[in-house]
Amino acid sequence: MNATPPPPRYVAIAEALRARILAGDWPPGHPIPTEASLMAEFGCSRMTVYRALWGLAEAGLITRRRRAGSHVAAPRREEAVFGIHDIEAEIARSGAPYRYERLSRALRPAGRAERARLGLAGPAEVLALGARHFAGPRAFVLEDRLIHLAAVPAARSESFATVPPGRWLLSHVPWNEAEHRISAEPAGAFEAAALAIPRGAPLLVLARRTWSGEVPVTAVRLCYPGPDYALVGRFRPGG
Amino acid sequence: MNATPPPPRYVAIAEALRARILAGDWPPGHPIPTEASLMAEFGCSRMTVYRALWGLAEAGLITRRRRAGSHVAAPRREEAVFGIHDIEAEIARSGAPYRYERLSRALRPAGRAERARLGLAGPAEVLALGARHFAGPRAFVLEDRLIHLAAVPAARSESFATVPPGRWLLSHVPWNEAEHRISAEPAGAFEAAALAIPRGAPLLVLARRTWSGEVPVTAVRLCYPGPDYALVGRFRPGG
DNA sequence: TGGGCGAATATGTATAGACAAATACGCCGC
DNA sequence: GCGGCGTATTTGTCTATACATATTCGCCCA
Repeated sequence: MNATPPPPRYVAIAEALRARILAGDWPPGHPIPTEASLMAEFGCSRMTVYRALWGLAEAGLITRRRRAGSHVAAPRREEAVFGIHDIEAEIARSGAPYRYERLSRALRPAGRAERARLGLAGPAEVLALGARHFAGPRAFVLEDRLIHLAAVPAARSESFATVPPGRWLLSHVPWNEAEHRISAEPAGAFEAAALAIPRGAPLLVLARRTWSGEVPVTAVRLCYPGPDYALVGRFRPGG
Repeated sequence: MNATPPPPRYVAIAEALRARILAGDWPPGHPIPTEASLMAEFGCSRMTVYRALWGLAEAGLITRRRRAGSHVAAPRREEAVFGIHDIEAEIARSGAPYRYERLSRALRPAGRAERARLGLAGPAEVLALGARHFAGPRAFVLEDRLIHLAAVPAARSESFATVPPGRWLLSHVPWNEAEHRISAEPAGAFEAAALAIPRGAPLLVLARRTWSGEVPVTAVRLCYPGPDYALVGRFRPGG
């Protein structure tokens, strides 16, 4: 019945150009019309054209250089964006009932290996946690986490008996930098027992370290049993 | 000697606000001053303030709503951006000499499984390729690829005896949508032989499908041997 | 032929002003 | 107290203009 409201003009301009690029009419390196000629073509002011082109440049579809003009960008290297949600949400999406179980909790001075894992130079106190996450009856993830107590003092008094540390940290630590590392490893004795899989079976291991500013906050190692689980990401250049 | 030129004002404003947010002075949900008051604070026009806030909103640091104003955003779910380069560049970065070896090449009508892998409904012709990539003496990746010939007719006459198909496609197919799937699987007989690892050893499997517009272009399965390889990504919210 | 320098050109930043659109808030009537 | 409605507030879009800045192009001179 009611037509959707027309998009802003700068969006319309960007879409028109994007379509021509994605259709292959303009191959990589092909010049984009100058702002002046786009003003004439679309009958609008230069700021509006500028905003359209700025968006395309930010999306990586075009490059812009003073005096040289705008050109279709060479295909970027592919980048996959994987949403790594907190585990409860991840399982909830699959429909299975979620259950969390704390396996261990220890508060201690960080050993050499633990300092390395967190990227700490000097001595520090850490909270070491082990936990399992279940999707229905199946152990879905095995979690092995260190929390740097100097960075998150409030964690000291948390038992994490029922609250998953990932969720708790997300709502208590404001902003971080994160490093992710994904690898495949054979299950050791502990992982095999905890996940009810054979020793040596492949594990998808996601190791993540996060910082708040310059201060390491937490290092977590999530083990997903074998081929049951996959990280999936979709990527659209300039999408 | 020479000081760096001062950043544009809108960058300076954005940085000032970003600093306050990242320092935790303004927790999630905290209101950002209105554009009008930021105009006064920084002594500039509304468009300049708007541009600064727009950038922060795009980066996900703040949310903006008409009448309600701007607020510090709740921590987003974590997202990892993994650069997935073409394999040659990936190995070159590690310093080892790169070698490519084509194992097989077959041009045939797509079977049922191959159509499913590419996401094709009707009949189609595909080019099936098998290849190995070496870093020094070690087999680094096993590649198993399908190319949809209707989408990339030029591939029909390519032998891919010396040119890796990934690199060739990157420079011949303009823009695509890509789907990535990362999982851990045990090595089968073929993978074990090709990569010189034991059967059942963990493989990091990266499956990628790409489209050009609506048309499937290629489906590739890259098998990395076990714990030797890891995908690493860094992520900064609003960075 | 080659190198340097100036000018033309396209983008980058910023201003002031105007109107549009969404919506939170308070007023008013019940 | 409560529900509905008008309005003020805040952001979203757009115009017209001005000047800054980077870089290419071409001219001129050696």
